[in-house]
Amino acid sequence: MANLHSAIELFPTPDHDHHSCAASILEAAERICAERRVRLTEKRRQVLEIIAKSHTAAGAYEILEKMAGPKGRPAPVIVYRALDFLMAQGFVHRLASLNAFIACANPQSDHGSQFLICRDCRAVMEFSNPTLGKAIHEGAQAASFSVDATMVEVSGLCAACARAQHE
Amino acid sequence: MANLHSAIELFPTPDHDHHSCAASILEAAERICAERRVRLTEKRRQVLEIIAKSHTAAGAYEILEKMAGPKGRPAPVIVYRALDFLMAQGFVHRLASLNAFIACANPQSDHGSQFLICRDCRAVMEFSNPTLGKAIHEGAQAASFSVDATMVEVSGLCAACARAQHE
DNA sequence: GCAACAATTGTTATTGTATAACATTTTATG
DNA sequence: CATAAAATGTTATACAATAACAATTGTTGC
Repeated sequence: MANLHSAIELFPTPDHDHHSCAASILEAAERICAERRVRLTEKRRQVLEIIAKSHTAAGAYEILEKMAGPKGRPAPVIVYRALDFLMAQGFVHRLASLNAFIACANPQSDHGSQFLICRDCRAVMEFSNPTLGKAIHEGAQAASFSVDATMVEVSGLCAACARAQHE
Repeated sequence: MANLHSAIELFPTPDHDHHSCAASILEAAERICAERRVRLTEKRRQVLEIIAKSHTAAGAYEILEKMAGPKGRPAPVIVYRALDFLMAQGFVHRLASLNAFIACANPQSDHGSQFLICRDCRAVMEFSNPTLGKAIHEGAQAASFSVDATMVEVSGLCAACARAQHE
């Protein structure tokens, strides 16, 4: 998760080392699950790994395809149950505007979900702007509305794709 | 659309006169369509009316049910095409987190979509907080991200439902 | 009016997203 | 090791959205 000032450096570029971030995500998940005494079972681990390794948001059926073994792919409910667990633990976020899922870059801290989503390359940057969070909570409070969850999804063009379009 | 300071008054209460807001929404839509020289055809009008009369966000198939005549309900594509038109004209917003649709309270002004959604009664309040919009744009700019559309959907409990739960 | 074209609607089929209900297996606990 | 809880397997279905093409309706210029 990036704060806004370093955002420009942190938007995932096509060539960054995604394998190592996937590894650290899995490691962190294992540690946190041990702490919380919940089980990161094989299926759950498998789903998290697929999502973490993906450069872009992954749809549930895309994940299913990648889970396919010699006997074909598992039933959809398998992946949805794993996703439910992973989301409950904060390891994965759901992007409502894409019906897709991405690994959380910072699963420790409980935070609102705020995303920049490139419509071209589908890269996703999670960010956390305190001003934004505060504005939402103030707005809710003014309406006597008690907030459970906030969804902020901004779609547009990432810098790399914008450059590519101008060529 | 409410600004934040008057939000508390404007969150739709269970007993407000929704019929009259539906009427004024339809009237406005007719006027705007005439101005723009686009056609508010029977199907489109019908879909808008159903959405406008609904106290809560309406799913596409819920709308279909309400469109059903003696010959059964129309094909899904009918309602989706009407929704495409109504969204293009700014009369209806889509709530990504619910896969549902609500009438826009202020179709004139072009604005980002910001919603408070009660998880209990499914009432929806559209609001517009300039601070929030600004924070999003600043964040995007810091990431050299050019924004097409922003979605802010806050789910929680509205004041009425919160009161009801404490009883 | 009417030919030509554009916009809208109708029809059928299909793809994608997600959950329900219930059976079976695996894991934790006394 | 018996039992309960958690997780997975299986089958079926509901809900969401679009594709492809045909038929109809509306608009425009002649």
